[in-house]
Amino acid sequence: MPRISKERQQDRRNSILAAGRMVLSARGFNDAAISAIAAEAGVSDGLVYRYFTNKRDLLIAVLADFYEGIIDNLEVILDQYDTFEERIRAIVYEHIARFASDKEMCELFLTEIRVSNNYRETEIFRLNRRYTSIVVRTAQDGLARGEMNPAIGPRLLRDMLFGGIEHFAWRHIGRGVAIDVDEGASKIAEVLLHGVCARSTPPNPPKAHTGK
Amino acid sequence: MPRISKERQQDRRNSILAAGRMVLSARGFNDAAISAIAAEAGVSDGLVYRYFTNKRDLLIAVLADFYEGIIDNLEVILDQYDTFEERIRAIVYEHIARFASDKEMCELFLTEIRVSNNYRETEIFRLNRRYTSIVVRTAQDGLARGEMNPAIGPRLLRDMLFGGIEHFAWRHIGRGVAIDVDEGASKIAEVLLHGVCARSTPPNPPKAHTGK
Amino acid sequence: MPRISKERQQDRRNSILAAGRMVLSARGFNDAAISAIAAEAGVSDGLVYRYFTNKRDLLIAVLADFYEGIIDNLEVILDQYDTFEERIRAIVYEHIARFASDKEMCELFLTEIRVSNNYRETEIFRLNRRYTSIVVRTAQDGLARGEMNPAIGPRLLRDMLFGGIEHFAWRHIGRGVAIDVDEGASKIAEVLLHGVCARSTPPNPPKAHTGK
Amino acid sequence: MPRISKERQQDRRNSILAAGRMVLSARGFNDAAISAIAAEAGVSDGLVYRYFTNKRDLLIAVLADFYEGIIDNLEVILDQYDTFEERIRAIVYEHIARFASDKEMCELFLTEIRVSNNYRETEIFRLNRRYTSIVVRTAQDGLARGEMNPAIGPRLLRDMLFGGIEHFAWRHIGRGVAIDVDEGASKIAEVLLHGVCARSTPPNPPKAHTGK
DNA sequence: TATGAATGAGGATTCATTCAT
DNA sequence: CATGAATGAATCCTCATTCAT
Repeated sequence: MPRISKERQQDRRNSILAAGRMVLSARGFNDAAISAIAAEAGVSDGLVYRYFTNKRDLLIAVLADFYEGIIDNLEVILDQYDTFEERIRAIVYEHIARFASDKEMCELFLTEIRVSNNYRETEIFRLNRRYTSIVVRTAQDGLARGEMNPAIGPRLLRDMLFGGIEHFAWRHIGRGVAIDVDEGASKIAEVLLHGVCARSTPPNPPKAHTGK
Repeated sequence: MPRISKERQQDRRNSILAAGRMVLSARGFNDAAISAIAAEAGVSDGLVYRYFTNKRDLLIAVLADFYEGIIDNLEVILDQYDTFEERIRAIVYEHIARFASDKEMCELFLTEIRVSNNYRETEIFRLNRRYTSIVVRTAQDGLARGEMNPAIGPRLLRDMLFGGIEHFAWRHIGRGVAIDVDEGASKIAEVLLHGVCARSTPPNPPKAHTGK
Repeated sequence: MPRISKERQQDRRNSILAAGRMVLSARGFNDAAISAIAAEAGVSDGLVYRYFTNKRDLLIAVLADFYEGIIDNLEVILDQYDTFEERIRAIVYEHIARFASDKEMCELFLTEIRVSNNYRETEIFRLNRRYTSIVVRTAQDGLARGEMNPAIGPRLLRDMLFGGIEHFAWRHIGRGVAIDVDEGASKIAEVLLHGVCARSTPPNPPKAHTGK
Repeated sequence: MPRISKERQQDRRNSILAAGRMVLSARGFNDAAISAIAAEAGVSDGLVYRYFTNKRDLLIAVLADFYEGIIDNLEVILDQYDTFEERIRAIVYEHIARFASDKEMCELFLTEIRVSNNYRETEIFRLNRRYTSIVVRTAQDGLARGEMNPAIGPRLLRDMLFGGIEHFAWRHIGRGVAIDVDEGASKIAEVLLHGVCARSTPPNPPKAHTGK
């Protein structure tokens, strides 16, 4: 029979998680000291190790927490759209917005996790799969509806979408320039959907997806 | 009056550079010890610091060396093509091939340099600009020739091209799966040029760019 | 008024003691975690501290428990013999057998307790005295009966007996080689009783003491 | 071409070795901090690791240094004696003297090295073999000369000699009582050579070996 | 010029022990 | 009585960089 309630334990864990997110974001994995995280959370160094196996495990928990939030968010949003094009526009918009709002989490993922040797055995890998598979499913749906070119596989669309946004966003982030999410999303979606070549007859005026 | 000739100095520098590339590629920045690089080059630890300010400076020099090679190469190749589409196909092909052949250099750039705070003050930043500006110029040329959609800026094409390839290539690299450069390049170029939407009239059979 | 009966308390204490013996034997003092002992005993960490002052106190209790058993055993056995020589042979036999059967307890005593600064203030010191004093009394008896050389004090016999056996046994233990208790005891007793010099007239055929 | 002479390097190594011996003696292996040893030697922490692989390697070097000294010493002394009995007396005397003069080194060996799992792969194991093999050779010589009882193997003599002395000496050391080396050696040798049984005809008055 | 010996900062992790509940 | 969450001290080792020679 535990001396402290489950709620209290969750509080502790959440404190450490929040402190971890803050310090890891600010300093990066190597320069974030456990003692700094513990101090930020208002607990002892040792307690961090009651809730997390080691420093890397804490990093993974921090990112997993982040990922779970954005996956749920994206799924809810996608439910509001039907056509392939609308959905792609929505995903692009949301993903850029994510980079804009959570630069450091994205950076942590790109520089610490995705590079690591055992990334593919990681919970983050599975969460990333869930996240990116939203695009894959959207693509499969688009293929079924005849709205997507069957010569392009769903996975290539996924790579182009996430890779393109990553590059686009990184450039702004690196310069400390705010991203114009609306415009960026609109143009990137345009490229993904119709390419960069000049088009004789622009079919419809591109309907921008806006965040609300 | 220098005790050793300029040529000898260049030799020394090149030895260290080559050793640095080898060890940094194999071990990554953090795990590559200066002493290991010096040993590989057959010089003392101290001498490394006569030719390079510090470890990071050496990393930058190694990557600069790499970049210079691939920029020249890409420029030579591009001269062989005239149309916007052909050029884009060629760039995509070459860039994927680069990932396939120099995985570690790409990784070093992505994980160590591009992320760093002072990346934009770096020689690598300038070289990366030169490299990616090839795409920008190609795009500008395409616009002038009316072959590219003016609604898409050259820089967005650049981001989509490099970001998409990076994601595509990383996936293969991470899994240790060899990249099918021909097929990957063909499809990625297709997305960039014409998008993923179903097309009523496939304009021309896509002419694959092959490496030779 | 205690909430749990004396019997229950004894049970608890004995559980912890048994778990302590098991874990300390298997891991050694430093590598035996209190939490592991508590888990093995099926109690909480904190409860260990209700029955024992600290980890070292538990170690001492475990060894005391062990010592009490072997002292009783040795005294019972000695009662079956009358002559000095027979008794020495019996003690040697039993002590070697003890090393063979309880290697880890012996090791714990030799490496953790006997070395410690406050060994002589320890209960183990008193128990060890009781155990080794069996030899001293046997020697005094032998002197009284004229069967032992008066130039050799009882305590020196004690040192030679226990020290010699310890070295002999350790060698086997360290190599993981089973001890031939019968042969070892016979020879060690022979050296103690008659020395290693060549003897002109072997007095009697040495009567080996065997375990039953 | 080294910047500092071999002699200087030896000095450094010897400083660290001496400091290691001092601190390890005083504190024991676990409580001796590398930083304390480095400070005692007047060098930086890091330099310790240029001369010794790790803390345990330093411990082993300290003990090896000690062992080499006493082996040479014992061999020189033994050359002065011819008969089996004289030699055994000399070895006993010297070994007790060693315990008396270098209690901590003996303790370090007994409590840190001999107990360790990989003792038998250690340089100390080989040195200990060399040291104790002096007794074995002396015994073999005694057997050849007909001065030792062939029923007692050389190795048993060795165990009884070193084990008996260890116990005898430890008792005095533990109590902080100075050992009477002359008397202890004389009596221990007597037991080893002729046993503890009453002898009808003491052959010769035992000639005590005295230290000079 | 070249050497390589010397420096020294920096941090994750364990676990005996306590004490609020 | 019993729990088990919380504490926090304590340390080995690496390696980029310097500088006396």
